[in-house]
Amino acid sequence: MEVFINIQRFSALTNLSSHTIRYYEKIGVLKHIARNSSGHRFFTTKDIEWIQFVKRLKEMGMPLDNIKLYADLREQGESTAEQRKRLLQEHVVILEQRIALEALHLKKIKEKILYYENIIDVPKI
Amino acid sequence: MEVFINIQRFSALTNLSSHTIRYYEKIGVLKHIARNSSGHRFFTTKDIEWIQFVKRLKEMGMPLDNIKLYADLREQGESTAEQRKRLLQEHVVILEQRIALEALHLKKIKEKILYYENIIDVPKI
DNA sequence: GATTGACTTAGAGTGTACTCTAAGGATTAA
DNA sequence: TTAATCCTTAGAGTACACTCTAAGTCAATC
Repeated sequence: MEVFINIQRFSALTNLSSHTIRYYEKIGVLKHIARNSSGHRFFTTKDIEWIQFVKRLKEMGMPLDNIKLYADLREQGESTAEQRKRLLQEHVVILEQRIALEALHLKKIKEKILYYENIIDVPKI
Repeated sequence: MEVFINIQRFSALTNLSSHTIRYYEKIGVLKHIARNSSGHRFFTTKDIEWIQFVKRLKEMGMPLDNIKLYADLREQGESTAEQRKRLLQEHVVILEQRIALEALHLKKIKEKILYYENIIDVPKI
């Protein structure tokens, strides 16, 4: 007995609204989604794996344009592996810089909170 | 001799466009900006300190609505210090969670890059 | 005194990423 | 079998944070 993943179940499994799922297909982030005889989408475990990866890229702050580019490359097969790797490497650098900046901001804002607790003198910014 | 900071200089000093500066004043993130006799804005070092702090909050991912709320509280004086402190504390929690999530994503994506380098087996997501 | 250029305002337009609506067809429960 | 609830599409609307435009004022230079 085959497990049939319709858009509703896919939505529940991925925590994305069905609107968003259709939108991702429209812009090419989701590709080759199968349809049943009445034109309804059905999803596979491959689709779930892919969308989990898409969500990771999104949460890393990668814009949908770049995710779409990655999806396009993936569609073209093994020959684009090097390009995809480079896309990821570029984003790793961006994310490492962002984390470093956020850590600095965190430190400064914690100092400001100490000021509010009258423990240290007023920091300007 | 007084140093006169017009919108142009303020823009250069803060790395914000003059459009953005006017916008921040319009929505209440910048308050009580002084004007000269012909109605042109002039800024003080206090304004620079404040906008640097605003930029920090923004880079921490705080939405302008919240920054505006902080600005409103600040305008009301010392009695709101506790509330402002709480706003910052809440955002510290959010940022700590984000940094933790980003660190996890970074780890996973680096594993994926190792896969592209044929060093480890294929990770799904 | 004319031109250049920086300033003012209100308000329109843009990009990103959804989010929702309308109109209609298919499936399921009462 | 009829009503409710799914699904489909194209396309409109929303939220956020700018970003730009138009029309006009004002000061400084040629």
